[in-house]
Amino acid sequence: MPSSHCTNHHHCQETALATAEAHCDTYGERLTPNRRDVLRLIWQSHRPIKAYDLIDLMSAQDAKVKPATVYRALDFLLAQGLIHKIDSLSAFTGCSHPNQHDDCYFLICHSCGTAQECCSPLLADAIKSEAKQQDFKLTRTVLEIAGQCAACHEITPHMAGEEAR
Amino acid sequence: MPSSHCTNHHHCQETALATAEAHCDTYGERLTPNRRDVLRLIWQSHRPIKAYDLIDLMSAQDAKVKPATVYRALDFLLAQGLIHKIDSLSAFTGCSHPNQHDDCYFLICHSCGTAQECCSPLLADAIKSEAKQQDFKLTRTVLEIAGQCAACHEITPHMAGEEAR
DNA sequence: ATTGTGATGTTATAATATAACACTTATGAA
DNA sequence: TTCATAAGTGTTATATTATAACATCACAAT
Repeated sequence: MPSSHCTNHHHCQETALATAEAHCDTYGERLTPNRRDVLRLIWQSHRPIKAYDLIDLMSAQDAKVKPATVYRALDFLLAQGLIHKIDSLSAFTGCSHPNQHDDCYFLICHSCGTAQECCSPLLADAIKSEAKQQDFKLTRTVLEIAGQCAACHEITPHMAGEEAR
Repeated sequence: MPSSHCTNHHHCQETALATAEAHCDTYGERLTPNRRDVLRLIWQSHRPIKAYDLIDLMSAQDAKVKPATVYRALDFLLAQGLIHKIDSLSAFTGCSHPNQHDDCYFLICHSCGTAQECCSPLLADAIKSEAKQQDFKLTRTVLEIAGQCAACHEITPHMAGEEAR
């Protein structure tokens, strides 16, 4: 696993939940049981997880959780900057640093399915500068880099085409 | 409209179709009537267009076009590098330079709905260099910058929050 | 206690995308 | 030319992702 600029997914689940609690306290938001459950499951997955996989995980044999329940929690967590949506995967992943939520990018490995959250002020500045040159007022940047992570190509250099799972 | 590094959507439809013909000839691919129709409609839209909007446009009152028909054409055009999919919009837009299809990014305006295709070797290099630092083997980069384009904020500087349409 | 807001439950449906299989057409080898 | 093959299309069905609408509930602030 490459060393990361940011804390990454191994950043333990409990820490993330504690951070989220603190964040919500600070901003007067409520981390309700539903929202907490969704956030915990997102952190329990070591790769981006899809909404309907969350629904399945939350559904016991008797009590089926409905899409709206999960999507509402996801909307809340996104609004609070506690998670990211990876558009190129239609999947969700925890945010390691809710207070500097922007300027992140993701390294998405086709082999192991992980999406490492990274920050680079240099890259963020380069992007802002490009936008400025075009006289474009930037409000959100999506940077998703797909390929193969260090761990995977070191282990299986000949299997560069392998897919996750 | 900001001046662009690349030819942009005003790059006329006929030119794009001619380029596509040439491209297919060169690579021994077939730009069938279906594929050509889809490509033409994509270029006729001056903003990224959704698959189901293409289906509607292609469906006369009698002959309804089915999703698979359009999605197959889209798959072909994507594979040939003749169009891009904008993941953050689930929409498709023409590619101005099929032979240097990668290293592009998009400036997506919330006000007018356009997505300007841009290239910046500098930015592309910065991204490659970031990936390299993490020992990540890059295969595809998605860079989608959302905000407000020059034309829109010059015309309606007070309406920065306005949505397209 | 009351009341208003935010959160949830529930049903339904919209929007996006693919699978599977039958049939047709183009192409190239015999 | 004809046949075999591969590529493309038509069609039906279904999977996947996401939202709308409305009723009810829970909480917190008066």
